[in-house]
Amino acid sequence: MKEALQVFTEYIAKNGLKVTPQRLRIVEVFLREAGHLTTEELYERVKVVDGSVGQATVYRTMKLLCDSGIAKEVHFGDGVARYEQKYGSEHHDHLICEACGRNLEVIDEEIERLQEELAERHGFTLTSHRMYLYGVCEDCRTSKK
Amino acid sequence: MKEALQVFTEYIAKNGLKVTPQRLRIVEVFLREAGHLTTEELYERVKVVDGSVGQATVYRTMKLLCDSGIAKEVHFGDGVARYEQKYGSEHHDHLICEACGRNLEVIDEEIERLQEELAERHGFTLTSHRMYLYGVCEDCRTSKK
DNA sequence: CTGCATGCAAATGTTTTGCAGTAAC
DNA sequence: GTTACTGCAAAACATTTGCATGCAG
Repeated sequence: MKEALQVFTEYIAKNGLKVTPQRLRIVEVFLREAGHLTTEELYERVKVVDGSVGQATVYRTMKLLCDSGIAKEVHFGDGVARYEQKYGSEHHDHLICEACGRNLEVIDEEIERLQEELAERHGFTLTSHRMYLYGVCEDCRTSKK
Repeated sequence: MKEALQVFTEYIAKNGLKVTPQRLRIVEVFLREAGHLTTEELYERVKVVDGSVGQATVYRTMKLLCDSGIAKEVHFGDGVARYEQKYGSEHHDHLICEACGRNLEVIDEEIERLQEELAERHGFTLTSHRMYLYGVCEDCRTSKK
């Protein structure tokens, strides 16, 4: 399988953009870290490696990563954008615990299929979707008792 | 069925809060207008009725409406909060056209059921969920050809 | 060399908050 | 009379942008 980094550099080349050390550092950090990082969190981690990188570049680069198809912007509802890896990791939805903030990536093929059908019934061609399930996880439920 | 306005005033009373003319005007506008209004749009419409109402009050009141259970905050991904009526209108998901911005409220009982199951499989008790389906509607698809 | 990319700071846009005055209960 | 509520302006955020400089191609 093609590597995410390669997808990114090819996208750069194809669009007459440039591969810079800043961009490489940001992509590296992004690909290394699992989960759903905010721009702020990415910025903090990149600064450890290279303190000279600016916030604006992180913002600009994350947009670029989304355009290139290796990142995806997600919103959990707290007003901050988060990014997750898209390339090489199959699509998934989110199951979020409202008590501890824990976030599970879940997938249900049956639901996926029904979403397509539902859209089709309304004359839509689906391009993507986001599904967030909010609830309370087992641990929080038992410890609250 | 109990009216949404009544649900709101009861919530106010139960929590030692106060019914003010500003709040009443904002609730009235919110309940009258269908769709998914931003705070800014609500503010504009309220100002027509009473120019003295401030933006901050609209923000504060919308939070209150959510707490009381008659409003729900939704995010379509453009960084602005929108509010839709919750009380008296059954739950629904969103089917959004990426070309014209049109927004259909949709519901599929089978998906709802599977979401519960999915959450349960992971030990979660579901409290709510948000599902956004993005695609292109029939009109946009044909006019683009 | 050319033009895209960078860091900085200023600007933007949305939402929140402090405060002194006002009004509901 | 309390206590919560209001409008205003300032503040707090996250994010974007203008600009002079730097550097990849």
